[in-house]
Amino acid sequence: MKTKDRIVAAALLLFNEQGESNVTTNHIAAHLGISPGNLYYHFRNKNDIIGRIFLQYADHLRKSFTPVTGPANASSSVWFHYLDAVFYVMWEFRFFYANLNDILHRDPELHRQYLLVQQELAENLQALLRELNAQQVLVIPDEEIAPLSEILRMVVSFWVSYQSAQSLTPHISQAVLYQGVARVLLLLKPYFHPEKGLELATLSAHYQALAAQPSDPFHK
Amino acid sequence: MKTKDRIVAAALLLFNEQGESNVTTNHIAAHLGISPGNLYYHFRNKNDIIGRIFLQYADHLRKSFTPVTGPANASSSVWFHYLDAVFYVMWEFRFFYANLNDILHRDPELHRQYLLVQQELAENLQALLRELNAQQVLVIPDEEIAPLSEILRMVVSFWVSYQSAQSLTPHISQAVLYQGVARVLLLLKPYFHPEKGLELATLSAHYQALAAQPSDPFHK
DNA sequence: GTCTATATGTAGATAGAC
DNA sequence: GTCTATCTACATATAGAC
Repeated sequence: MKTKDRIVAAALLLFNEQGESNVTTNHIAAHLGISPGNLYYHFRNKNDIIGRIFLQYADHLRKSFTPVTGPANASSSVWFHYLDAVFYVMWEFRFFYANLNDILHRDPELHRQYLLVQQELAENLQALLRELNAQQVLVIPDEEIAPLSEILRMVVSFWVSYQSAQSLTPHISQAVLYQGVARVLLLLKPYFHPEKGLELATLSAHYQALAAQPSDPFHK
Repeated sequence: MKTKDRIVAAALLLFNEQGESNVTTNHIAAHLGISPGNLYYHFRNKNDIIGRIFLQYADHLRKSFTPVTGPANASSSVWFHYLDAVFYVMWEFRFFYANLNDILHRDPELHRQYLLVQQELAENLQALLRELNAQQVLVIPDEEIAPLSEILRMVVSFWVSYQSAQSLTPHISQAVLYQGVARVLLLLKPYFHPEKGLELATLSAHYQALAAQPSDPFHK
């Protein structure tokens, strides 16, 4: 593995474990057993490293939330796919969500990219909701699609921050993120087609069980 | 006005206008035309100043969200009271919401107070929802009262942050905060008693109009 | 109570040798 | 590519005079 990639991987690890603002470029270098000067040979600055991580983040969002049309969406497995992807992105990039505004406002170029990705995501999410409406899985009034999709994105984007504010220790467990996933389902609950109550119950039970579980220290 | 109070007032003003992290103790002193040393005569440190502002915040929350029982809640004016209070707290202390985790995690004592206030607020909000249930204004399943109240608090607490992330300029307008109030109503919409549709429509129209309005530069 | 001057601490970043 | 040494910049906080 190239030094450059090792730096990105170490940065992501340390940022997630200790919080982005508590991890300096010196810490990253020390963790890898290289010098600060070497780190600055590979990256212009700390934002440059974060920018690399952001590309992974954007990539994941694009791959996981590209909407698929057709009856596939009527199946329950599609829900697991999307909700697991929500969990994954919250977990894998929790440092980013925990510090979103700091990170964005100190780097206008990154902020621009973020807004583009969010715009795409908003469109994909609305398309998905419309598709689920068409499949009679959900029943959402047309004019509520946009604001509802915005609230869903908002809850996912700030669930990590919210949970961090709720606890004296900054540590974020997988369980509290699954709680966030369960809340997303709760937000959609009033809009589920009456005949899909059983499916919703199954989904809810699944994520609520994960939310109740003590955090797995051997997560990948 | 005592110097100590002038410092608190200036700090709140500058924090809200420029963001807490962009305003140093030196800036506050300069704004008042006093020396940094003088500021530190009145306050032990910056957190100490923020702690004073927090007392105003907590006071407002306690006064505005103490639940009233009885048929008063069936009236539509009670909605305006609570929703206006939501707007006021978001606006008046927007610097705090914009930087919540930074501020809390750098001052454990403040964080403890925050959690106490939030706990109270959560209880008051749940009592209020139960009361509105009893008055047949809302129809919320018992087991959803707690999670719904949590989502409402979460959306209010992070609406400022969310809006800040959505814009390249950190400036927060009154209109976007009224949008947040409108979203709170949207979250409650599925739970409104079918016969209260007209009342909901009136409320929504009111806050959506304020949300659409260009920001008033002469706000009090 | 208020001032001037200065100390402390630290993160981010660079220069130049190897 | 990597190292050591160092610099800059700045916010927080303090000392001691008035």
